[in-house]
Amino acid sequence: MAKPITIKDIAEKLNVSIATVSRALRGSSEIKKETKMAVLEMAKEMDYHPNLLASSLSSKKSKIIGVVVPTINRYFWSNSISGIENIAYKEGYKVMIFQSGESFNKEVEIVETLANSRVDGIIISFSKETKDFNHVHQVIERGIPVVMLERTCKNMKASKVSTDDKNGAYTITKHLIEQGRKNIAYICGPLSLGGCKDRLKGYQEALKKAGLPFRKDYVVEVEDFRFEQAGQALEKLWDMTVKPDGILCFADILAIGTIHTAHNLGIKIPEQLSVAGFGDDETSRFISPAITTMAQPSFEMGELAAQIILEEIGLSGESCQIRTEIIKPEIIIREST
Amino acid sequence: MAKPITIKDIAEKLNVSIATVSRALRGSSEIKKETKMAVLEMAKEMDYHPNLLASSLSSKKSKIIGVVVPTINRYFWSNSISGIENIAYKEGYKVMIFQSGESFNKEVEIVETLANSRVDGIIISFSKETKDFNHVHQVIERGIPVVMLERTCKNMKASKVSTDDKNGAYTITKHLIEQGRKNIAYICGPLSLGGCKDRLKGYQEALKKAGLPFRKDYVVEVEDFRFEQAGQALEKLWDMTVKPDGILCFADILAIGTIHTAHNLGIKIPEQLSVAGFGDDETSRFISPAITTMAQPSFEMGELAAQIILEEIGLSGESCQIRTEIIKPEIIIREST
DNA sequence: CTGAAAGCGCTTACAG
DNA sequence: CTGAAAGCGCTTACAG
Repeated sequence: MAKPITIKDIAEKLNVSIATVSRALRGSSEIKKETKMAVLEMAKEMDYHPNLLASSLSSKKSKIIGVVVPTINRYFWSNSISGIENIAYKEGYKVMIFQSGESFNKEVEIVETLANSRVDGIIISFSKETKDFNHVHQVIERGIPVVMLERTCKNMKASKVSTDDKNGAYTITKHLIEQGRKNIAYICGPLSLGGCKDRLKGYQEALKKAGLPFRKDYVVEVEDFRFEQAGQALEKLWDMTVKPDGILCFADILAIGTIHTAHNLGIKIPEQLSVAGFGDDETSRFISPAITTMAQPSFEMGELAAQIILEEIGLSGESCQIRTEIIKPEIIIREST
Repeated sequence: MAKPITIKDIAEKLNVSIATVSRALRGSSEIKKETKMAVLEMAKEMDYHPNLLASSLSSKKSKIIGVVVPTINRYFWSNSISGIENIAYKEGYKVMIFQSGESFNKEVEIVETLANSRVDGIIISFSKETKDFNHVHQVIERGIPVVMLERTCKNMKASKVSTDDKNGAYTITKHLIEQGRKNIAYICGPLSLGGCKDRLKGYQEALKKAGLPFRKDYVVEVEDFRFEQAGQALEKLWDMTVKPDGILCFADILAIGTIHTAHNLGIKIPEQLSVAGFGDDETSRFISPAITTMAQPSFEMGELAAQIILEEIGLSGESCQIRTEIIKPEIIIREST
């Protein structure tokens, strides 16, 4: 492997200065057309490849947006990342994706790496373990724009894009009630997650408005968002003296798990039990019964987050207005309710 | 946002040289313990954060592995990425994830960016559009180790980790035959993808061995790996005079789509039609009927790819033996066959 | 064990 | 429009 070609090599061949080469390569306006052509041609001939590290180091711009999500393994996140990329690539930005694996320590490490790699901005969705937000606070202090996506926090000087959880949960709970359900349970993730708590509120509000009692033992928290866990939650609920006749799941993946276990227990859906999800999982449409869900526009949410961070990068710190975008999910009624 | 602290600032405060600070920070052996402690303490006090760009530029190591996959939105890939991360993080490497979106142009662009960002190695899974492999060839020439994962190509001086497609397809087709199926169809992606072609071979071989005829019109190619497309493929098959009684799907996602459409068409599974998948999708276990599949150990495949690239990075070009790892998938028999 | 100095490969005012 | 020069923030032989 030969030593890589640098602008110095090109400059020498062409008998011009490296400044000229640099300007030609970046399409600077202050350069003669012929010189530019000559440089470009020579660069191609010599198989030149710019060193982005050097370029970012001196220009103090990386044209990279860092994204950190709990996992890329779920539709909501992979799809919002596609939305982010869609906007970013159009503007000539690259997107670096990292997953925290729901680990606080890893999240801190990633954010630190991202900041130290001088990315131009960071879009973050917190891990479920994250209670302390000092790491992003610091990054913001260091002048790097941050946008919080979906899993946000309070009192941060950063824009956020998230779902209208309370309203969404209210709407879908109301739907279950309108289907004649009286004993509606709620299977969710850790209530320490803001989203889980907010949806709980909406759920409670809908019950209250309909004059239905709120039963604390109808709220089952699961540790992880996995099929199995929803199944266990259902088994627990099904052991109770008054079995639920409707279940609101925090995420589609939990609804799928619930339905699967319901099958095994011989529970008829939706006759005996209505099951509703929340999310934006394509899969929920293709299993049977197809799942009623509050669809979150994850792609568009990603796009919005990208737009905001691009704006903030453009302003480079000055007067940057913090935006809070609460996105309404949309109810999609299918066979499971 | 204040100007970031550099090693120069620390050096001045401590009245030592920047070389000393640098050595202390990186835990070099040739430094006095007290000096090191003093530097570390001061760094903390001044809230110092290293500039990774500068560090990589001068050390010519980035401690970053670039990964490019067609999409992160499918279980096989997101899970193999988790495997890659699992190994990489242990060795102090970060993983930068990029998706090509099955676009050749984007893939080329990403590979170029990765190389220009001087990542230490690249793990790549080709897009379905990729027929020309010059971009990775170039990267290898530039001295950057590349490992191909799952979607590989021939005649490349790079290690590869992929599935034993032919054998896997043979095994599962044989299983369908043993279930008494005589008219087995194959729904796959573009046959230009090596994997699709190799599984076709295994499928054909199993038919042949059982004395069953191969019908070309039983092979349906779909454009994208999406639920809908499998449904359309099934409809096409179901229009034929001799309807299939078994279907092998190239991917679990296609099997899910097939089963969904079968429901709509009133086809009983597995009585009328056996459906088998191929992949490693958790979901296939949780829909009903649960899907029989050839499970690929995606996580372990990612781990292996990471191990290989780490080795090659360690050898830094010299005498690097090219490895070809063909991983056997495992048949998991469930309700759909 | 520590420092002075060169270098990594670019960018960007400043002159001309 | 072009060049000389300083600088981005580190690392690393080379001396001592």
